[in-house]
Amino acid sequence: MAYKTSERMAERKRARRRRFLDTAIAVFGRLGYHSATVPMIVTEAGSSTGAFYLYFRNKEDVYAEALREIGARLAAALNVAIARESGTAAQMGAAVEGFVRWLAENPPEARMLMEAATLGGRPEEVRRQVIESHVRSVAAALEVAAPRIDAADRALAARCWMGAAIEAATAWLRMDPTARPDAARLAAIVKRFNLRGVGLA
Amino acid sequence: MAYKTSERMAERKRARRRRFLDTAIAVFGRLGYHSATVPMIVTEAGSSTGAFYLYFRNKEDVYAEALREIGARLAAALNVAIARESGTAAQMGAAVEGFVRWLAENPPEARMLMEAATLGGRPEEVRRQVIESHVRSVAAALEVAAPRIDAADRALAARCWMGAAIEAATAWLRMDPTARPDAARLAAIVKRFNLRGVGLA
Amino acid sequence: MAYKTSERMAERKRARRRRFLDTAIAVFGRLGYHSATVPMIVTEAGSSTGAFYLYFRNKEDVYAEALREIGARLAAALNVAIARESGTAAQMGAAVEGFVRWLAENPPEARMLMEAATLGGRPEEVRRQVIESHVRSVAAALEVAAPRIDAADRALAARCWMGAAIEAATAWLRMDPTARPDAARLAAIVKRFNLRGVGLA
Amino acid sequence: MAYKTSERMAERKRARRRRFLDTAIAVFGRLGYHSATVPMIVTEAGSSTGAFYLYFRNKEDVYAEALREIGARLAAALNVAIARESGTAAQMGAAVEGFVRWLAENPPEARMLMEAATLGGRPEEVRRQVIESHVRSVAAALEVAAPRIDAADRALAARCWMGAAIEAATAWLRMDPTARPDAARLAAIVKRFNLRGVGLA
DNA sequence: GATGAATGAGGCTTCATTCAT
DNA sequence: CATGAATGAAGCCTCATTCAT
Repeated sequence: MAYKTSERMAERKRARRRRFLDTAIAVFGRLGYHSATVPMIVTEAGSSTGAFYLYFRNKEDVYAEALREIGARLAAALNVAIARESGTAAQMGAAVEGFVRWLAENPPEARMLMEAATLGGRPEEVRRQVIESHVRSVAAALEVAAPRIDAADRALAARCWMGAAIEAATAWLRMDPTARPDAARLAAIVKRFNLRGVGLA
Repeated sequence: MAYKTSERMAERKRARRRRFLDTAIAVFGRLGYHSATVPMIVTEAGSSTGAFYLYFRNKEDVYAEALREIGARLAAALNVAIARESGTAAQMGAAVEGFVRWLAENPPEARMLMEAATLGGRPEEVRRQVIESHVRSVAAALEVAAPRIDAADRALAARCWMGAAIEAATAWLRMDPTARPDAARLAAIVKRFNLRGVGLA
Repeated sequence: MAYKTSERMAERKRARRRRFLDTAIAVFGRLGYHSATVPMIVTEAGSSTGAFYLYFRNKEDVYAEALREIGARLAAALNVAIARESGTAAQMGAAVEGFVRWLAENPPEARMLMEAATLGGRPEEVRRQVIESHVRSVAAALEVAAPRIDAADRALAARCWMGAAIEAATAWLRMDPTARPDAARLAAIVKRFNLRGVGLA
Repeated sequence: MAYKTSERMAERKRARRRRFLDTAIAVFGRLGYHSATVPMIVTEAGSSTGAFYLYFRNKEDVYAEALREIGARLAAALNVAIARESGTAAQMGAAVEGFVRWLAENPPEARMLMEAATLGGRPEEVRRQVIESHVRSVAAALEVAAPRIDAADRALAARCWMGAAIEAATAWLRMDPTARPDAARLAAIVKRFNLRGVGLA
């Protein structure tokens, strides 16, 4: 019985934490790190300040955790997209497209990914990890596709790849929804730019 | 005599304002918009709170004005770089290189250019103007180099171009200065990526 | 148990708010709206800045709320005084006397009632409501006592009635306490002036 | 020549001072003491901060001087009105009417007269003087009209008289201009109230 | 005499975090 | 475990007044 009880409690804890994280993404993604307040997240999550500090050390901490969660979701989405293709070039293409489409469909997440670049502290740290994990994928793929390039150069080329995708997606999100190209077109443009950029198209 | 006096005063006012702007770039570029405080800028500029508000409406306003100044300096630097070359492709190459080197040599400016993307209000507005002015140059060049591409597509491709440069430069600035490639190498990598990206190399 | 707890809390909140209001009346009544500061009220109430803004939107808001409280206390005092008499004229007399004595015995309240007339915003609005509620009582009584007078005229006559009382009480409060007539005498003078003013004595 | 020059200068000084005073009445009367700023008055007067402090010790000082000026203008207006009548009662009636009409026609002045009651310092002092000078006229008239009343009582009755007029006029000024009685009616109501109040009608 | 740029003290307000209930 | 009232440090900004030109 005690076992079942604590199992249920653990379950609840996870659910509650996840609820906080979802709300945090929504609020931070809507207002940005500094304009968002802990009370806002707490209220929108239907919980209490006390409970919040039971799950997170502080505001910076939720932000970082939310970012980590974003990284996980993004990775999952990309893995699905990549798995559908075979061959390095095709997979790289699927990766860009998947990345851009995911950003286009998840504006709050996209905003946090952009904002965290200059937030300092753990958020910036986590952003670097998330970005770098993708940069590594790209760099690894580049190693196969263009083995002559120096490793350091590959890392920077991979950065270009990420930067192109994030900036284009962000700009697209800021455009008038009735007047912009659709998400598929956006993805196609970025895909071509990036594949050509690394010499694959 | 009154003429000379007011001429001198106008001169001083311009100098003072410029001093505020320089200091603001340094402080915002070092600490970011939110961690930087007006008193910090005032002290570092060797002036007073009152004087500050004589030249700027508020904190957001200096940030926006500093950003505009950054845009002007960047444009000046790029014009010089471009003027040395002839032919669209060569000029576009010079533009990327110039852009990246300028960012690499001006870390505070680079940081502000990145940060302002998610600041909202006038800062974000000014950033958009600055970026878009360069986007337009690139898009215009693309019109010559690759006339078949659709105008809307060109604008997004130009965004990729900017994003690649800013993200790569930012990442490079965060790297250990003793272990990273030099600025020239960085510029070369981004140049190749971008020119290839638009089908020019 | 949860019931008892929240009941106690609600009780405390009410007490705390009331404490702020009492202190605010004391401080505003002593120094006036502009010289009084929020820290002063907070300190004198034995609380903290944060708590203050938990109960009131801002400085103007406490002032307005304090004024509303004053209106309620004044109304209560007058109702008691009026209830002791019967007949319109006797009740009107009791109302003036009660009003003037209450002002004489509550200098901070009297000052706020005078000051709020030119404060603008919500304070002025609340003052108008408070004054007008008494003006209405007087006007209603006048309707019985002097039915021939036009309604609009009655409202202005009631204003004269209030103005006479407030100015006389304020002037009396400013006089040297050892050399002025006592409060009862003051009340009698104003009572005679006002009753005669409306043709009842 | 020197004589003429300094005479002209003295003339100019007087004109300039008067201009400051007029503007001060306009600005203070529109915004109130605390919302009005010295720069506002200076700008609206078409002069400079430095000049301002050449004519007045500080902000409080202009306010007090402006109030003194208001007192003088009011006295002049009342003297004209009174001089047209003969007999104590008729003159007292003319005085109330003249007072109320003057307030109705000079809203900024009316507001300052009300506001200064709780401003403290020299402004409050000057207001007392202005009011008391009229109170004395009324009290003196009362001495003739109702000699049995005690002097102290007369002073307070005179205060009622002033208070009734100021509050009624202020309330009238706050009313919707298209829906309120005209100024003559207002004056008639207050006149009757006050004359009856002191037993003269 | 006149100008207006410069000063800086001090007020209001927000919000991350703690802790008694 | 959960709650949410309370804390108080710290930042932005205004404006009366001075003084170099």
